[in-house]
Amino acid sequence: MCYDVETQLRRQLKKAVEVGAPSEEIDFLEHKIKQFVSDFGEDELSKNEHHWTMGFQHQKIPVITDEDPDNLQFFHWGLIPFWVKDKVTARKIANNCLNARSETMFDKPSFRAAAKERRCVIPLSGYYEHHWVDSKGKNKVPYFIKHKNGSPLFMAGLWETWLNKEKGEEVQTCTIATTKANNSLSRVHNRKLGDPRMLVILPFENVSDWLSPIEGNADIELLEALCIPYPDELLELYPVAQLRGKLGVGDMAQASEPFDYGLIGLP
DNA sequence: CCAGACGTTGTT
DNA sequence: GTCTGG
DNA sequence: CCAGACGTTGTT
DNA sequence: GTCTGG
Repeated sequence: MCYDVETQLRRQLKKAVEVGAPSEEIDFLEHKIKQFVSDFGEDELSKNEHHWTMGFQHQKIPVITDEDPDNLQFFHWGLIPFWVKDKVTARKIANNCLNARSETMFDKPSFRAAAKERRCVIPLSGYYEHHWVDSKGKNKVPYFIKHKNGSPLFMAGLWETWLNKEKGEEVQTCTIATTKANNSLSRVHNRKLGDPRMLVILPFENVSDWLSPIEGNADIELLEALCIPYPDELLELYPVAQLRGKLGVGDMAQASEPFDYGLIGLP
């Protein structure tokens, strides 16, 4: 259920500076944020900043595409393949394409064109996963997953442009790649046997590789080699207050602050 | 042929 | 009408 | 967000 | 757009 994210770019930039991230990493965000504000205004940036947004809302999240790697853009979360004909199908597919399995993204009709030609990175301050307190998942505790030192997380993503023919509008969408979960994320996902997943986090030094054009199968293998579980020791996970519903804190800074449920045995 | 799917996630 | 699962 | 469910029974 | 199941 990799369906909830924290996208605050200003916060990411602040943290990157605080922890003394490499200057290329700071510039990568700083320059793009500046450029975006200069092009579209501060209000447009704030409007797209989210402490919490859930995939099914299909709000816009920040992307840096292979096509325009110098600029920051905001695309709707939930990929709509170019061949979708109508709005109803688009919504249905977007709901199911919030994530793309990296192991199969070059084969699946919904993803293969984007995997080859339209990759992006999605900078996040962190994302959320729901831990099941009981065996039925009646009670869930959301966890926030962030870099241990607070640095931005660069997620591997794919993007598409879809033409809404009824409206005559182009809609730009994106999805976040997943891979096998590492140990700590498997523990947060405490369900029965199966195939626990996590989002693909790219070390900053691999971001440019992810955004580079590919020539053939050898290059596809290089991309696949980037889609591996992020090391446990570089991540920090902790429970946060309920995100959704009446009792949820929703799109507030509080969403990613630690919350004590007073429950023993939580991972 | 041709309608229907095309996907993910610990499948409540 | 209201809750829930995806 | 929004489509779909909304229930019971001694056992699908 | 392209593949698959009937």
